[in-house]
Amino acid sequence: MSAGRATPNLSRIAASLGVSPATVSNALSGKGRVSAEVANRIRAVADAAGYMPSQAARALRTGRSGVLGLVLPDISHPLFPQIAQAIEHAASTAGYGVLIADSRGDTALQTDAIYRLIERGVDGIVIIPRLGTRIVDIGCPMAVIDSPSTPGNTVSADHWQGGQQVADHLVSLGHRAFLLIGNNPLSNVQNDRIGGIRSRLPAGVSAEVLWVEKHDAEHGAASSLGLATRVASGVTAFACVSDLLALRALTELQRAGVRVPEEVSITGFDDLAFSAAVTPALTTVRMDLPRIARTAVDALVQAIDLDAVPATGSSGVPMHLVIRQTSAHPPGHPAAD
Amino acid sequence: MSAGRATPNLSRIAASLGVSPATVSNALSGKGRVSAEVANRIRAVADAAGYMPSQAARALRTGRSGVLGLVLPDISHPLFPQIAQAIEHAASTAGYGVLIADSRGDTALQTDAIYRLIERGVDGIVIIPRLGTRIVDIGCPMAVIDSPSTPGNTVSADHWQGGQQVADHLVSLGHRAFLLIGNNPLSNVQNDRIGGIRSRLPAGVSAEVLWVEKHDAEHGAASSLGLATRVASGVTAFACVSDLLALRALTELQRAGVRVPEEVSITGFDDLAFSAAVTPALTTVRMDLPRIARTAVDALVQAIDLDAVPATGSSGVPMHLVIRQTSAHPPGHPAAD
DNA sequence: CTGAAAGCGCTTACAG
DNA sequence: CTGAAAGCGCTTACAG
Repeated sequence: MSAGRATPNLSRIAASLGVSPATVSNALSGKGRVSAEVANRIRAVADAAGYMPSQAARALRTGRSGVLGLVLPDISHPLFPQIAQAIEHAASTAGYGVLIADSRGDTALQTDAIYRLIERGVDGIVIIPRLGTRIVDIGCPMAVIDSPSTPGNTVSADHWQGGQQVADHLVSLGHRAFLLIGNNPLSNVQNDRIGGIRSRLPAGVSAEVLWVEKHDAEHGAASSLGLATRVASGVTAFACVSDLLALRALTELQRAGVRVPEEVSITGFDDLAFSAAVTPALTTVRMDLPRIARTAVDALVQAIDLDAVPATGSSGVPMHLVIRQTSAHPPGHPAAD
Repeated sequence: MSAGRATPNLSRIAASLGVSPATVSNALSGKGRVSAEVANRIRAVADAAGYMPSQAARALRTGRSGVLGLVLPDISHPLFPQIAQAIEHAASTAGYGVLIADSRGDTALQTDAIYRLIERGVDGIVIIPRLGTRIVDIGCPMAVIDSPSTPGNTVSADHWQGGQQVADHLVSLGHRAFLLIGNNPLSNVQNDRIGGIRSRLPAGVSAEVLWVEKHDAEHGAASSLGLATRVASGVTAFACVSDLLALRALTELQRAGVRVPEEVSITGFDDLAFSAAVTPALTTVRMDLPRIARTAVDALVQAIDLDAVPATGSSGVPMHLVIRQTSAHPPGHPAAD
């Protein structure tokens, strides 16, 4: 590099204008201690010179880095893109950058990740714990996004209400025999979703919960969930706690010759990238991630400004049902329209 | 917060030991200008005191932030988790943090994202352009990950060779009628993959390319690719340039009553999260992302240390075929085992 | 409304 | 091997 004319600094542009660095600083930060005309002249020159304030100097002086950390137990989770995008957008709107830290799926490394972030000087951390991991309170503002059932939660989707929407939808379609599929009985999120579903099932409707093993991905294929048997014994609605599970159900059922949605309905959660692309397209429930991210970031920013701990509000952000083609009236049920 | 006993700084621990800040700095940075015993004592005290060097001060002094930026045209791409994880790991191994920037799928915002990163003082940027976007040369080291066919490329997977593996596999299985499916005729990556496949198709094998529209996701379902018709006209191998497309093909075909892999084979690329979970599990080709990330980050770090522009090597990192259950011998072909 | 001064916490030549 | 000094580029009381 070593280009001719490096980026100028505050003093340089102050000198070129014959004013003090303090005045330039004030003019540029718009704190209004400078006359309008001088401020304008300063801004013009700064722009023309391509002035970029040094974040390092500012951080050193103010004690604030302007950077937020984002920690997830597993960056490779398929929901990560949506989350990262929402957080990044909310953060950059609030004037913050986002530093990522991965704990590679290992909960033990979560604490390491948090420490690395703190060492880098982040002003606050958005954390999405996979399980009900106890978040150790480092002396750093944190906003945790999980389920309202998780203590210390700052904001979350209302998974319970999301579950209710699934149930209402499926019940109104005429389904009377449900299989609820999850893969982690310890997850508050999954339990909320399942609890929400059950809470809206009228008397006379059967619903069993199937907790499936997490297949270890890598090269091996996932094992069969034995769903065809369930169909044989009368289940017509498969409500899964995630789209990944729903996709697994869909393909397994299709492979077994069961027709979806003519014979059974399938629903998921999260509206992952593939959900609209499969045939039939997956009926699912999506979180309002932009709003959740905004809430989390706002809480964090406020805590940073006040130098306090973020409020622990269990506000549940409503979820939205996305009705697509995997859910329809069960066989023998008169179409409603 | 305002906890009692804030984190100590260099001077404080120097004072507590009766040595100079310079000595503490030297001892801690291990540059060896300090006697072993003094160095040990200093390290012990620093550890005990929980000393954390101020990144801001260090950055201001050295002119290096120790942070790398990661730019993708669309953070919500399903491959993002794998990429982010690989980059984050490579970067943190090299002692760098990773700041993300999203251009929300809009190529025009890519430049904005890069600028935001530079304003934040990143030392270098890893960029993955979606199309053959011309990357403007900011005065900042950049490593671009794309296809070897892209000018300015620093490192990439050998998509062509990946395509060849797909072709070899499918041909050895006995397939003679291919449909190659892509969704972006302008993408170097897709063209390389398809080119690689074609390059290994023996005479007498038919292969047509189908460029499908990118369905706009959101709520609408993807439209039919009309794949059943292709089966009727004799196609037995569907080679897709991505797993998303392969999944679309798989479900569409299953839905149409075509049996996979008994009647047709399907292959994808990238080994996305769902690929091992579907039934039958998807045969796919995966990139060696850890290695690609390491190469990109190393090139960047070297460029940063030398204050130079990263080498433009078009090294293609080999891809790996992951054979799963969507590919098998076509009907009428004798099983090889 | 504007300026002079101090200082955030490091690191790096430069002396000794 | 160790220390004194300067300085990275800002911002923020404090004077004027």
